[in-house]
Amino acid sequence: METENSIGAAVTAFSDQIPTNFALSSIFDTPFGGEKWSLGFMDLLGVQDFTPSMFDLLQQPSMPSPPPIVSVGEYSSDILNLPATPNSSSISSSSTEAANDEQSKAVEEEEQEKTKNQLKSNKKNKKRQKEPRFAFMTKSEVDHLEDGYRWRKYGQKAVKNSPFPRSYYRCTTATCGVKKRVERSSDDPTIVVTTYEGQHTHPSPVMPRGISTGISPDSSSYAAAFAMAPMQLTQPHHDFQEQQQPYFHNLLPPSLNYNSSVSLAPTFVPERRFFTSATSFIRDHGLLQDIVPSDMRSA
DNA sequence: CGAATTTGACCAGCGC
DNA sequence: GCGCTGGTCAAATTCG
Repeated sequence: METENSIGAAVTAFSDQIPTNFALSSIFDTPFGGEKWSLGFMDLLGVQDFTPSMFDLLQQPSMPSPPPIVSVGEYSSDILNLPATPNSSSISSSSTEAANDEQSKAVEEEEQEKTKNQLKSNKKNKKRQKEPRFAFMTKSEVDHLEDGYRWRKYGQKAVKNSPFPRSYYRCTTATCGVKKRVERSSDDPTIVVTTYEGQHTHPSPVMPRGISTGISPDSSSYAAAFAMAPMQLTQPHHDFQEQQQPYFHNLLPPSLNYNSSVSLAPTFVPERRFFTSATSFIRDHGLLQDIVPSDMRSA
């Protein structure tokens, strides 16, 4: 079945053929509800050159998700929830209350006579709204990658057709409703799929310099860079709808390179593009040096 | 002892 | 309406 475990299939498809080390964030126009989602790959063992053959690979019809990008808008990783059963292409709604939930929760806490009935009614009255999501895959042995923000785990669930559970995290900052889900690909256990949901309403408590405090330039550090992508993606002043760009011209989400005229060269250094154009505060503080080992920067 | 995690229960949404 | 699944809650437990 085509839709079963598409993430895993995608991982397999990529990991089997992708050269050596890579960093990639791509926009797909998914066949599942027509939603856009962003898919990022990182090989944490070291980022090296990135060849055009990679792009040819992406365009192959065998890809689980048709690569042609139509437009860039809301990012969703709902694809991650695709059911395994055939004929059931829909997925559970993204239970994203985020900020609203946070506020209602505060109100609830003031009402110390919170009962189950109250909870029920509150939940029923909640309007489920889809938050922008950003999903990426990371090749890492560590499930929960350090990304510069502090997270509190609030749940873990077994995932259907996967031996690996899915963990749910919420940003520990009181006013911030950002959530993320972390799970391993069932097809490739070395791949960690992280889905960010919502946008931080605060600067990173660890970044920009903190990432270098005791954190070695390993998967954790790289995750930090990717983790910031969704925050920028959701900045309201970016009108993604007007930024329809050719798919492979847009390896990074538009907000990450929207003002850069990057064209595909025979080879380029993806991590350089990513870190320099994606996160201005990183660039401004020279965090690249903290994140990317010198040997990799010169790759 | 406070913070973070674990884990079973509960709820919502969806397909049949 | 029922069952399944994903997502969340919150008490219990563990950790620092």
